[in-house]
Amino acid sequence: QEMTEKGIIPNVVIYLCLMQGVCSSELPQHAKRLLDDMLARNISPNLQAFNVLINALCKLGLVTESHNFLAFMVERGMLPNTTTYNTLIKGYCLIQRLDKAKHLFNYMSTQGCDHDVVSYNVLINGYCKNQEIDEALRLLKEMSKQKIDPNVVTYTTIIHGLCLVSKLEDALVIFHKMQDCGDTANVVTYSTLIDTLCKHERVNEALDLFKLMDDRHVAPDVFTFTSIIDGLCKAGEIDAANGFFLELSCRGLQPSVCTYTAMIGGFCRNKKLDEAEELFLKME
RNA sequence: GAUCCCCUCAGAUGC
Repeated sequence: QEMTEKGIIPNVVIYLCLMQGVCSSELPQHAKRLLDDMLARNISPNLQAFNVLINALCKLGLVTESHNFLAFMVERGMLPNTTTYNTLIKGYCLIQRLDKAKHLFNYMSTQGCDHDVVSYNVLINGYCKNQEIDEALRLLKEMSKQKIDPNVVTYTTIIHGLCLVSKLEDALVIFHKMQDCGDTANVVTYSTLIDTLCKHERVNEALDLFKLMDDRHVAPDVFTFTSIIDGLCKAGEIDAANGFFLELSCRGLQPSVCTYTAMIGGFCRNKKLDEAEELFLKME
């Protein structure tokens, strides 16, 4: 504001900085105003900066606005790329508009933007989150037909989707198949399965997988630890959970708010209020 | 100085 009062017209870099700022601070109203402002001044970002904007708006839930912005820029001669569409498809999935997501997925290829593995991953995840695992599996088959190789993200997404509909055995089958193919499971794959096993009162199997990670030299991260800690707490194994809580720091990891919340909740449910408070005070 | 990161995809707690 001070800039414009002094007659200095902000350029696209200024707008992008502000836009990133308001978006990461979750200020959708400000983002909207900035966007209108920018368009009114006829300032055009390049494609990559444009994609950053599209993504930032989507993450705020302003998906329709983001899509309108795309249409507006296309009218002015801008050519979006596959990333642009992938980002918007993800946005529609986030606001639970799978119909729109699918439509855009079909539309992009008519505009010269070929689907890539991310396009499929995003859409597959949309269906998985919506517990439409059959459609997700159909897309997995389709992508292979299109000669787009699924990657570890694809498989992990499918595994998570199967877990969400409690098809844990099917998920484990895919997990074991992955080992056979070149795509080795990574920390996210393991954490997904560990978390689901814990939630299905199969903590011992979760711990087996945790050990397997070590054997395979896949380093657990804060997510892995939080799932294990939460699982052990809910199984009433507070001491074991606390052991993992301490081990996490030994491995050079920082507990997150989720980790603390899981552990503190465990202490509380087991009437160990002193320990809960002590940990709470350590959070700062 | 180089590499990595630097536009898009997967996992954890509670509400």
